Amino acid sequence: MTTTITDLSPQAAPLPAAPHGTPGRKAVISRDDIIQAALKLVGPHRSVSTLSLREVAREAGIAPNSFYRQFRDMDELAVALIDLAGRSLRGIIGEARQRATVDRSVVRGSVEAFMEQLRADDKLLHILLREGTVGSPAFKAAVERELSFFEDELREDLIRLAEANGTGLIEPALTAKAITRLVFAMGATAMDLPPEQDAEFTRQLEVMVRMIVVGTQTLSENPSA
Amino acid sequence: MTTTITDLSPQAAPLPAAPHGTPGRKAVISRDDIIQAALKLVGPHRSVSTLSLREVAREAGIAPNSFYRQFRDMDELAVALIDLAGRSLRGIIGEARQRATVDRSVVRGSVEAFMEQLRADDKLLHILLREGTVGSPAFKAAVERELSFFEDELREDLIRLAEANGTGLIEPALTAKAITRLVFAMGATAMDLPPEQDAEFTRQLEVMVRMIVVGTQTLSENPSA
DNA sequence: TGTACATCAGTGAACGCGCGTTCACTGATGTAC
DNA sequence: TGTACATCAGTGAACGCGCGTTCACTGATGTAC
Repeated sequence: MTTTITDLSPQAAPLPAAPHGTPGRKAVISRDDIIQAALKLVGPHRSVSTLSLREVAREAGIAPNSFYRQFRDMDELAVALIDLAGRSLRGIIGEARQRATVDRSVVRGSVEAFMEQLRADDKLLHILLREGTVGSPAFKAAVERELSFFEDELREDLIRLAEANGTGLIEPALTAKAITRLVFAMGATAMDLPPEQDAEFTRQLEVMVRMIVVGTQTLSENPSA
Repeated sequence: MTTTITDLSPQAAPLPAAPHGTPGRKAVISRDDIIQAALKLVGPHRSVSTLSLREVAREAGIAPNSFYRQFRDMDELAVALIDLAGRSLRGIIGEARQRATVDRSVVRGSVEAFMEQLRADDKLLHILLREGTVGSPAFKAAVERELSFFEDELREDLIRLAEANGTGLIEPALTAKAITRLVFAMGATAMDLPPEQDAEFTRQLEVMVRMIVVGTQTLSENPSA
């Protein structure tokens, strides 16, 4: 029925599909049109919180006030972007995790998947990495929510891993949180890194995560300094 | 000679000290006047990168264009703020470290000093914690520079600690970096925390840091998974 | 100590700009007959 | 199938605002005599 392009901005209209070129009037505006326009503007050197409503509207090819038909304000758009980013990245890391279970190490697999995505210049990932500390309360809360999803999944993994290997594990939730926060903080700085340092950076990040994992194992056997 | 109030905004002028109240003209404007004004505006919910030149000038009680006599632009002011923040916090942590050497644990001492400062609502600390991921290149570079100072000092401490205790230590620089980044990332989220969760948060942060320290020790003895 | 004068720190007014938001509109979409 | 009509998604114009930056000024500071 509809021509089914659902993800990209120049969207086919339901029935008459921009009929005989009435200029100055967009046939149908979807939330996704606006989200895609915002994503085009965001990048390693441009954060969501600096986007203006008019700028996004311009990029989407719509009148500034048409924005209001889809979102209450820029804050609502920002939250939508963060939710989207979180869902996307969780999917990617989830796959990496499953690959890792049959393959080598969960740590290595996940860190590599994370870095691959970072290298791929994924706009959604950029958003999650950088926007956590600025912006409105709603904004920060949305990022916190996504991070805690990661932590939950990672915690389950750590528990499973510990049981499988017969190793100990103190405070799995805390361990998961430490790893998540460290990886995201490091990832944020990695965005500005020249590409030739990527390999070394990945190695460093892996060692860091391993320190935490090994630390929690050791502490579970011998809770001293 | 001069009346020596050097840190606060309503500054005594060198000789005639705002003579007979000429209104509308400030006797002398110093860089510090402007820095102090900016600090008044910054807080847990207001980041440096959202300050406007006119806003800072208003707070400092000067004409907007007088700003230019002291700073080229807001970017230069932001970098000055970050340098100041870094110097201040390093001083505080440095003291905590020395206390800790004679006292108990370096980890505990430093984490506690950090959290004390955070609780004290130190504007300078807020800046360092949150501004690292947004703002201009010069801005980010300034934060990176301050963080790397911390890492250097911490690395020296870790080496000294390992020698004193006879414990191992792989990649001290990496260990220091992991701790620094984790603590700062966690600290950024702690600013928005209700005060009654401070104690629990401090405990968690301490455990996290200890995981890393213990992890690097264990890995130095047995570099496996 | 007084006086004339150069310097330049601080100023008020004005500029053009992009912003968020509002308003009444218009014309395409879909429905009732 | 064709026509009349209600709905409402998208619009262009306009608003008032705060912004960064410029300009020519003025009057206090400090110096030379």
